[in-house]
Amino acid sequence: METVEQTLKSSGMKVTPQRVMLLKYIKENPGEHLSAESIHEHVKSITPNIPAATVYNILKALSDKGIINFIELEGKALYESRTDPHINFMCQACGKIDDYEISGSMEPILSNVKGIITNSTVLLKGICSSCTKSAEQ
Amino acid sequence: METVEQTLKSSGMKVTPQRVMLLKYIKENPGEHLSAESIHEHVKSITPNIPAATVYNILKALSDKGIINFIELEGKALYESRTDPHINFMCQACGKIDDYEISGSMEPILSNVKGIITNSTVLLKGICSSCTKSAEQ
DNA sequence: GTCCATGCAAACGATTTGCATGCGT
DNA sequence: ACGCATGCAAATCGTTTGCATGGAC
Repeated sequence: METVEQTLKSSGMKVTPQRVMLLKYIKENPGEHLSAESIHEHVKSITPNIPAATVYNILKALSDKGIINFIELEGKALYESRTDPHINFMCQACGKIDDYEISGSMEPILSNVKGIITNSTVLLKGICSSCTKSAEQ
Repeated sequence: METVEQTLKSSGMKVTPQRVMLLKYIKENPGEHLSAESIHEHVKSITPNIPAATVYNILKALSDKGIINFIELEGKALYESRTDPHINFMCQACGKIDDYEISGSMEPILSNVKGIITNSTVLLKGICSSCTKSAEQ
């Protein structure tokens, strides 16, 4: 498995402690959809004087390079380690975001699209299975 | 074709001039992805003292009822008249958002998803066909 | 040594809040 | 008449900017 330092280097990014720390944190939390703010909060516990601007810069750079994935939800920027096409399901009852595999592939449904696709996001909203069960009682 | 007044009434919403005006404007611009702010700007030209809060309230209510569709892009709330599943393609070169039909249906790719889905959004980013052509020269 | 990344503070802008008034039912 | 919707102003909050300093290469 590639180290985060190698990942940064092979994407043409300079290797700085802040970038390493951030990318490690995101990679160590697969399945999580971390807000820029919560990431900032976390890294401040390690490097107290890291400014928001640096965190936002790094997150943007990492997602621009395709190293992490970026989605917007409820007015916030969320980042996740998973960069392959998948389904994000947000429960409107509990607020949790679950990932699901795309059954088969995205390609068939995209056959009408003209142009070059660099990123695909499938975002579902609804009531997750555990909230559905609680409501049934 | 149902009038916007009928649409509001049958969704259990009170019929007010502001709601009618807003919904009409969105319905009259199919294929457009209107920001809350641009909608506010537009209606101010008709009702100069309509506050942002009212516009935001109404847009939220309309999308909660499923009368219009809501997506988030680049930190802004966008609204469109189309509420059936379709593809939103944002060109990273010119910023335009194009709609495409989903080839076949969403359902097959969603077969892994547990829970009740109330809204599906497919959001693509890339370079649209006209920007691809301009770059080829 | 060069240039990009970081640290810092202040600004920004889209959206939201609280409350008084008005209007649809 | 009742209760939700509107008008208004101010506040909020996630994010961005400008610029000086520091560190990776």
